[in-house]
Amino acid sequence: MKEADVALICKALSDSNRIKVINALCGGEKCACELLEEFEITQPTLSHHMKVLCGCGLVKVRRKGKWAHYSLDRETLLGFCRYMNHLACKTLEERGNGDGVGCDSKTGFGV
Amino acid sequence: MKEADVALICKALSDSNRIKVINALCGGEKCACELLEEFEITQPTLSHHMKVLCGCGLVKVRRKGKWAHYSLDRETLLGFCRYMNHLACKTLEERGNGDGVGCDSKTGFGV
DNA sequence: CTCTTATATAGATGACTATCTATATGAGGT
DNA sequence: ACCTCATATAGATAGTCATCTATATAAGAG
Repeated sequence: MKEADVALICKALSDSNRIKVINALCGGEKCACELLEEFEITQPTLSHHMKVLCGCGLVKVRRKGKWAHYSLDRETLLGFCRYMNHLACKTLEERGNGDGVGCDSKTGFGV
Repeated sequence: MKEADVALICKALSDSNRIKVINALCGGEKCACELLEEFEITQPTLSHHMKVLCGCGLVKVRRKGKWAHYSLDRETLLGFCRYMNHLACKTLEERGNGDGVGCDSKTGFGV
């Protein structure tokens, strides 16, 4: 993943409504009308946000009839995590990190 | 780390110049004038970007005489990684993830 | 074909942002 | 005190963005 991709993803996540959408999609696919019920925004505004999230690759859309079913794109999300984890690890490695522990125990997640 | 903090960090990282700054600081502390040499922006613009990065907690500043020494705030960066890793893992857990492997082998980083 | 439902697009508006030039602050050096 | 260097702040400007209302598209139902 390149720097420009990361910037695009971060720009998409720079709106708290869109972060909420990502959280809402963690549990699995949801259609636009389901998402709309969870937010206090109008339908066109949600549509705009979903376009941004799809545009950076974080969200996929599956269209079936009238419905648009949105879900997280796991690969993009993991790629983004890898980039960020790499930054955090580089920071650890090139400094002292004198406590003798690796990255794992720092984040608390085995990702 | 709360949703609003994540949005603030993402907003800070939504500019590719600022992502470059974060990358430049991975190797350790740098003063503003060192950073300035690596970018094609004016000094006030860099000052603005550093203020944004400090404002979200990703970067710390240590002032000594005339100089401002900037470095990454490891805790904030790791906290952000944890949040993102958690999202990615939740996505894995609540879907099938039928290949029998954990998050570790997905990201390739032990963070 | 007509009506309803789900979603997208157009256009407007107010807020925010990246960048610049010009200037201020503040620390050392002579 | 004066000059220089490193950095910050002020103010302007052009561009971007989140949100809305109004309207369009497109798919099913009757």
